[in-house]
Amino acid sequence: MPNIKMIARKAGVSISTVSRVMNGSKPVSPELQKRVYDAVQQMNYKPNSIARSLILKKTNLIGVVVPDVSNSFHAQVLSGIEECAAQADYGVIICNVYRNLKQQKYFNLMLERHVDGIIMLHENTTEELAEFQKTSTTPLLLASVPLKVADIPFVGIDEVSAAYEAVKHLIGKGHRDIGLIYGDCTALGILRVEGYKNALKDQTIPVRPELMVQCPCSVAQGYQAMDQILKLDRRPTAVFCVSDEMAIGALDCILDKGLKVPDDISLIGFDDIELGQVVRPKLTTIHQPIKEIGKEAARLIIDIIEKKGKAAAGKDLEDYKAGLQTRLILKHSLIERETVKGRA
Amino acid sequence: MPNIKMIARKAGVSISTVSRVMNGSKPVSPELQKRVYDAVQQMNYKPNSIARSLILKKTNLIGVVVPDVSNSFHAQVLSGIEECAAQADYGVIICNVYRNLKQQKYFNLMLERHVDGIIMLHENTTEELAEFQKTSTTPLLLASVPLKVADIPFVGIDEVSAAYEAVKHLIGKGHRDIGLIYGDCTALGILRVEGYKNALKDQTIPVRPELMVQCPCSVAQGYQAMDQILKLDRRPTAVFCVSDEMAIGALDCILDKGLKVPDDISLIGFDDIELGQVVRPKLTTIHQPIKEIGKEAARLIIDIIEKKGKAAAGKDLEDYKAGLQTRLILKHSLIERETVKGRA
DNA sequence: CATTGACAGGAAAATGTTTTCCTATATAAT
DNA sequence: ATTATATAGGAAAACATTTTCCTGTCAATG
Repeated sequence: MPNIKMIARKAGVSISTVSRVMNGSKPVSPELQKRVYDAVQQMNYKPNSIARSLILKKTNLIGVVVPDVSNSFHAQVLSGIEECAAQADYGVIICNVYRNLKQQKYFNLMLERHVDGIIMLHENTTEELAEFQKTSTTPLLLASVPLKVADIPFVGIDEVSAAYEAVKHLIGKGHRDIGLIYGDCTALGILRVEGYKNALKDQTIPVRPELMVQCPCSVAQGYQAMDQILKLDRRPTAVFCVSDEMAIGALDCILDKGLKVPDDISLIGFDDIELGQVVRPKLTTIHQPIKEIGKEAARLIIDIIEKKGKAAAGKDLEDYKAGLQTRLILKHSLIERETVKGRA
Repeated sequence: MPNIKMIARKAGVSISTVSRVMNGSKPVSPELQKRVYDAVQQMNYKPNSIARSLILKKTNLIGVVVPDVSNSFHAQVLSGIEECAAQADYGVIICNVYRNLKQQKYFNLMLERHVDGIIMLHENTTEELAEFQKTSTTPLLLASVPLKVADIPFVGIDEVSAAYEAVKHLIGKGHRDIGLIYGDCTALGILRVEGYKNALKDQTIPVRPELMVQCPCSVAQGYQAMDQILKLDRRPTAVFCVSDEMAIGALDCILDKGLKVPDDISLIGFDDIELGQVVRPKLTTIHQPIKEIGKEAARLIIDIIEKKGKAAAGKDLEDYKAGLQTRLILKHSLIERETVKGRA
């Protein structure tokens, strides 16, 4: 591997000149430029990124903290992040969160690797996030983790409205007894539940707690939750599941009991993951632009990183701070497939 | 951020001593050790990994080149890699291959980031791989890409035998007219096809080319391929799809035509991705230990990296070279679910 | 008692860059 | 013609480490 010294010697110039030609950081005469370029070409020289990182204090790396890469949703966000990052010449380094991994741990892991920014796909407490934001200078962004923490930018959808829309769709189809299978994090346990309740209230339909079942977000748990709902005396005619995975489990359960979807029970999911199109009947759901969320998250954090880089001047600093307050809300949409049916 | 100099000053020792205490690279008196540890504790000092990388020529980073992170199979392998790597204090940096990305490109990308090793989940030509292996000193490993290239270690399953077993299962159930939907890479286009042919030949069943349809590996394309097969005059009673995704598409197609699985046509897939358990009827398939492949791949390449690190001595060099010839074949298994039925 | 060896610990080189600081030359202005 | 200024380009410092090389102390051995 050639280094800058060897190029300098070969081109008959100083190290500084080679650096200047490579970065265009100061004008160099055409004559010397050519000599440098030739040497670079001949020896196939690439500046050592580690040495650059050391002195520039910039790794061109963004860290992604994700609860589980093998989860379809997260994998898609990740793919969006990677695509956008790669275009901007940033690398993506991942950190899977395991249940046992202490909160502070992965932050440190990322910081020790000196990533230029962190994208969070994993839910933390607001205190912890605020604490991090205060003590660290590394930009942080929440993607599809709808926590409102001051000065932490966010990219995702309007969870409450989207859930509202899902339930409104069921109501519009004539359903009045609408069950809910919900989860335990902010989006799945609070916001989408809020949307559900709002929709019912707007139509003066009473909220019946026995129709609301909480469970962890997985196919298997969705099955269990639906099993519980089906044991009810006054069984709902439709169920809103706050994630497609839960919905697919619920669907499985209903079919196993010999009931029909949507004839006996209508079902609506949330997220629009691939599985939903494959399952029979095909799942009606709320579409989130999953990959897009990843792309926008990457775009935004890179923007923030680069603004921060030159944020000494007044104007730039303002730009930078504005970035921190960004809440990028992407559009969701209802996708009607085969699991919802009108009711007389 | 404190640096080693500040620790040295605070502890009243030299920089060298701090380094020695941190790394245990040379004995230091208990007295000084304590002073250093105290200073480290108080200032919460973490050695700068970039500076270490620069001098040690080791980044503790492994690069993963993957065709598509959002693909369930790859995401699962990745999760295995990450888990094992994290335990060994390695970071994982991903490089998604886009159709337009030239072959040499992502190798360079990884090399420029000075990863300590590369795990390939993406198929290359053997020439390109051999070329890379010759010119580069960075360890390379193929995970679930069953190419036999000299001195490039491999982790995966025995593709031919596994496919053989799938088809033998169909034959065992009485099927004689067995279709094949196959792909275009080595595993999906050559080895699993070989297994299919071998199984037929062993039972002296003629191989009928019109029953073999090639298509890219996706649900949608599997649908198309099956559509083609269903138009045949003498339609097969069973079809082997070399991937679950294709099988799920094929299943969709059959059901859309008003036919029943497995009553009219039996179906067997390959890989055992999550979708297969969710689809109805549930997919009979060949199980690959997907996450395990990732874990073992990471374990092996880290092993090779560390052996290479001290491969000056004779014994160690031999160990290192032995690592390069490793072919780790993990066990597959047949999973009987609901898409294969016996035939009188 | 003198010499050797072991050993703790410090100074400085080395890793490969970028950038500041300085010098010499050429151009413009007086 | 002389001074001021701009500018190209080189030397060296800086980034945060590890490690080599060296020094001084102490114990052991002849």
